[in-house]
Amino acid sequence: MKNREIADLFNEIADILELRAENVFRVNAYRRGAQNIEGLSRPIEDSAAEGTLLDLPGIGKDLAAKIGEYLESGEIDYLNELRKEMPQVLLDMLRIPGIGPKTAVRLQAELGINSLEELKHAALEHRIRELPKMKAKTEENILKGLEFLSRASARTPIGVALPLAERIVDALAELPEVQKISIAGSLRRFRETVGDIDILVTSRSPEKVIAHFTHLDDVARILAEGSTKGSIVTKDKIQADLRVVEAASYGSALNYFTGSKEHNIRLREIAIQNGMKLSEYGVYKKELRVAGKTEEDVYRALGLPYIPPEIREDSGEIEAARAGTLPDLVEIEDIRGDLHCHSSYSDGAATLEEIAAAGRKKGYSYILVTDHSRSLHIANGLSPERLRKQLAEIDSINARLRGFKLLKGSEVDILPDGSLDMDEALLARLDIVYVAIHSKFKMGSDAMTKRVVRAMENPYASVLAHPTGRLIGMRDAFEIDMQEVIRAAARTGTAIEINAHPARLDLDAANCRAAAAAGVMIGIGTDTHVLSELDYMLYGIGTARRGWLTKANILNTRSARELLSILRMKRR
DNA sequence: GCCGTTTTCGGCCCGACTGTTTTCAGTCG
Repeated sequence: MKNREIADLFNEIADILELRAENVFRVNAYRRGAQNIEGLSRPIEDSAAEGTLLDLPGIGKDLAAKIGEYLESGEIDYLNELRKEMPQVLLDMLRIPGIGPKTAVRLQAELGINSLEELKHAALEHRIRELPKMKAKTEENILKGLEFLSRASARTPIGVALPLAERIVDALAELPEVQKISIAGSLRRFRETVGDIDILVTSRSPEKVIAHFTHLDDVARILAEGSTKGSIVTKDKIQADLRVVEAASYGSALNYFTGSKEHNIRLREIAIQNGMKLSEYGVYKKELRVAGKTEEDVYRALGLPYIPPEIREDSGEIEAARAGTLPDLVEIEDIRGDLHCHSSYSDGAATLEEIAAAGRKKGYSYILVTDHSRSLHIANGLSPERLRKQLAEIDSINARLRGFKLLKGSEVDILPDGSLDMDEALLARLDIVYVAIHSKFKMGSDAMTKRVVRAMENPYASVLAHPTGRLIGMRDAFEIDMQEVIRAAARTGTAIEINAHPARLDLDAANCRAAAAAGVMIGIGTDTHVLSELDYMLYGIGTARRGWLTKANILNTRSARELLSILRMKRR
């Protein structure tokens, strides 16, 4: 799938055009095209093959031709020409926060800067302040920006950002001046990684709230401190922005600061088409504010139903809202049990008794125990004897429980040839069989796809766990053709997991959408190894919602009885 | 470069903060 590559190239074209001070709308056309291609749930190659590139939003004749050219030859001539006359250092400088195209071009032209190293020296030697409209502060900011660039890990995983954001929200919520407070930005949309943390507050004393924010314990550096906005970098190098608005603007501000940018632009266009104006302060007819207090009011004023944050990506939600076909997204309250949990029999920390107690406490009616199979020695995988012992223990625990049960499962390794690491007689004794790749990640897409498809063809394989093996920010997905895997899942009646661990979120949202469209059932499991991780369900739900999934798409919104009857159909 | 509930041409989202300036350009989100 070449979506990402092509999006990167279009963004590079946009950068170069911007450095050349070309028409900003032309620049934005490339950026919008890039954004839309990156957000596609299927390979752009497929659209090209069908001849439907022009149906994609933001893709016209020119961009479609460039996509075709890249798929054909692996290059875009136009970009090659642009690169020839654009010094690399200009593109490098754009990555420095605070430096945009105008400043980059001036630094290069007027000081002859040819690398970021030279830029650093120019700032240290105070040569930048010699230029008109640049002073000591400019040099300081460039040095700080360079330092940030060298240390910042590009994006923060949601599993790190959300707890940090909640800590900041809790600290601010204690202030008497704070009325309403909410997380906004890509974090509220549950993106798997975020660039920064956005927090929105209503207050009559914005300065006090902002001053408190910029002096929290977590703050390493203050980037901005105005009368409505504050911006800081935390000690773990994550940027956090706070905005303070009045209560009458809370809904429109929350909507605006939640984004996505592309979704917001669409909303503003709709406002204009209806003779109104939308900003973070409200929906206006002439000077009169007609909506703004709640997000629901804002959408209503634009003639739209409420659109949940997780799908605000301009990937069809506006059209669905207009047509009245928005999905009724699954909610955490719909979840009746957890489908992926390790006990102390393999590499988990909790005993079966403790897992059952924790599941009851969460209000679940079941938890599927999925310890590793024998060949995964590193995780203390269960021998057939130990698994039989575990099944007996589950029976005895269940016999004592009312309204809750442990389901019998296993996370069975898919061996390199696609066979399962467990004998049929034992597989048959399990309620639900998870199958997963834990070895030989680098066999290449064709071999890996065949391996996984063969595993799914086993009548006992109920659910494919973490299908791409990725660890966000740590390990890339192994090469596998997910389109083919989804087709095979649909054909064989195998479900696919959303692994809710925030480092995995695998399936990702785009593949969730593709899987649901193919009629594949999805199971959400936390992959719990320590009982507190049962709370990761939240991240799985966020991912499911980003993937437009409803209660009906999800296995564990069902009772244990329904769940088993759905999955058992495959064994007949 | 894209696009059409006013449009196949003429538009294209909106505002805050910073730093350098005495009214604004650049950057960011």
